[in-house]
Amino acid sequence: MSQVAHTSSDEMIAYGKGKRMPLSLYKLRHSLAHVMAQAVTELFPDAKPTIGPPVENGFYYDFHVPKPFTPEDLARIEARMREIVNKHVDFVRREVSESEARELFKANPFKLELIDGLVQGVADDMGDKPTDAGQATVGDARPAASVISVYTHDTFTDLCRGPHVSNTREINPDAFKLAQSSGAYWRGDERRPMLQRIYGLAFYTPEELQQYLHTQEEARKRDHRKLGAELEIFLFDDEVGPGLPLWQPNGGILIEQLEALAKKMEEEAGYERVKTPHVTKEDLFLRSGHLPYYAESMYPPMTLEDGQKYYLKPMNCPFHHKIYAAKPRSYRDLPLRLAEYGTCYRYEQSGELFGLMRVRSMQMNDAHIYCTEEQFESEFLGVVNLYLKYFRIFGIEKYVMRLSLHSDEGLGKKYVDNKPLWLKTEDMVRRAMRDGNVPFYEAEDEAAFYGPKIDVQIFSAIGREFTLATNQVDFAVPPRFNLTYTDKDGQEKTPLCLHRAPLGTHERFIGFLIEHFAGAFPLWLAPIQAMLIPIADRHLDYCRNVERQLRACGIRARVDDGPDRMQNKIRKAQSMKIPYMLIVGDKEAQADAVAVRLRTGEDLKAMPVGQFIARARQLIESYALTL
RNA sequence: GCCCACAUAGCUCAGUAGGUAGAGCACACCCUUGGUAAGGGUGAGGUCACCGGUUCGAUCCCGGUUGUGGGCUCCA
Repeated sequence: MSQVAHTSSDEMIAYGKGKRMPLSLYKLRHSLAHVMAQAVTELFPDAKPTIGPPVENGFYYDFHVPKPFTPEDLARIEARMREIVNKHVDFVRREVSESEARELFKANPFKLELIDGLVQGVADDMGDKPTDAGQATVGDARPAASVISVYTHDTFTDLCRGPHVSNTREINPDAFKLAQSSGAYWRGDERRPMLQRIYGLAFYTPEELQQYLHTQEEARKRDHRKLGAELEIFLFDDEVGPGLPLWQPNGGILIEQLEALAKKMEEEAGYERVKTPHVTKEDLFLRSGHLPYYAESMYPPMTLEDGQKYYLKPMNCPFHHKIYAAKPRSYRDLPLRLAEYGTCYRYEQSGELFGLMRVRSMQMNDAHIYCTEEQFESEFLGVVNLYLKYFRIFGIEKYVMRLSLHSDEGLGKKYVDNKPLWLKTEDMVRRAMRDGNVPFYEAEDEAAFYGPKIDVQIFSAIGREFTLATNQVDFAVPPRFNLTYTDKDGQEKTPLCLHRAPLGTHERFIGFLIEHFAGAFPLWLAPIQAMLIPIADRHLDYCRNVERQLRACGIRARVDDGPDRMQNKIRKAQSMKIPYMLIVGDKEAQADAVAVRLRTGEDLKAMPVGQFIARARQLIESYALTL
């Protein structure tokens, strides 16, 4: 079949979960995956290819091999791939019968399983390939009588839906690179065999590849794990345990500032603050339903002498429900909004821990709103608007709101088994978001066990996706706690509950903020806001005097009284990303002034101390992003 | 939890065909008192992650443990 080169009229093709890339790039990457499979099977005759789709920035292929690949193996494979590409071989598509396909791949049980899938008309799951018609596969259910096709290039034939480049001359041999190998479960199922996945990077041109590598390097510089250590914000200690961060004084300031902000915003929005314990009896989580649905994410229980089991809390909701239930509630009490920066513990799998972004102890910007069904929409939108207010303060522009829905397969397993209520509440959320004109997309099988939610998705510096904040509907748990209110008509009714955490957890939110600001926090958040730098030691007393004045006005100031020269003190303050460096010499000391240097390098020259204080306070109080 | 890699001074990293280690920065002290991103000198600091094994001898080779990183699975 004659094929297209990289045309400008490139259509976009879907891959992965709702992602898209140009068709020509897709073909390029997909073809490289086949070339890699050829190279691997030549060099490692025992290797059985399984699936190998294009992905963001490149491609991968999973192999069943007796021994994992070493970095040296990757180098050999990459070299062999380059030879194959340079042979300028054609990619040829052929349709085959089921029996011929089975004969071709009889030595490869993985391919045979894929053929089974094709024959049964189940999604073949070869990794998000286009259908024969060339459109995107979004989900499941392909027609039963699927065509089975194979692609051959050079000496290698693979079961594949295509499409591919027509000839490897369309691939620039210097625009790809094997990145890493790792383990991956067959079909993503941890009960099935572990395969070895090789990731490759692939672009149209070597320049794009270099650009990508350069961007990655830059991203690593703002990685919160690196900056968090350099800026002395948090640390992990082997004797404390994995996923249990220790906040240094600078981190403590960030936390206190965020809590102060939350408190202010929540007071304005009609929340009341509560406090609840970190441990609780098993009974509470049995009632809430966490134990069946959530047990594997909880730390194992502590058993007391009387046999009573206590758990560390993974969530705050059941405690808040108890506070709701403490007395009879009237419709006049609703909506009732209970807020708490609660500390929760989740036993995340060890391999999942990731700096501050995924930890085992976390402080959550939690609140539960109990309301009637009529109040639901305005309460839900109120929360969404609170998010947006926060995001404006932080200058967060790159985020996506995701409506996370249940999946039918998960009902009774991951999700409370009540489909009509799922559909109803999902629709309530959808309507609220549309009425509020808030853009969002929908994702199946991402809900909480008790209801649908709106998640705010962000990306870490190195590109990993996380839920930063969440706003969840809970239709399942209030009845379990027998939560009720007396309505106007005197009837007892069950309230709806909204769980919300606009600032997520301190851990993830601060991890995100570190990367978002590359460590250069806005003034109101900066752990040290102003560093006083004397030009000579004789200015130290004056510095200390100014420091006292600034602190008295609520400005976090310090004096650098170390042995360095002024230049080096500036350099150190700069590398700690301290917003203001206040340089003081004879002139300033005499004029009751400070010479203000910004961390941007801008020099504001000398100004009276009072003027500096006024400026800083105004910027702090307005949560300004400028200095 | 699974696969692989890595673990040397507070940090960034050298190093040894197996003979108990080194630099820069940071830190301490001395000289210098300097006007907007590194002044000079001296010094202290390491059970080479931990536990075993091989060896006359292990930081180095082997096994295990712990931790971290990249993925897989999973979530704020």
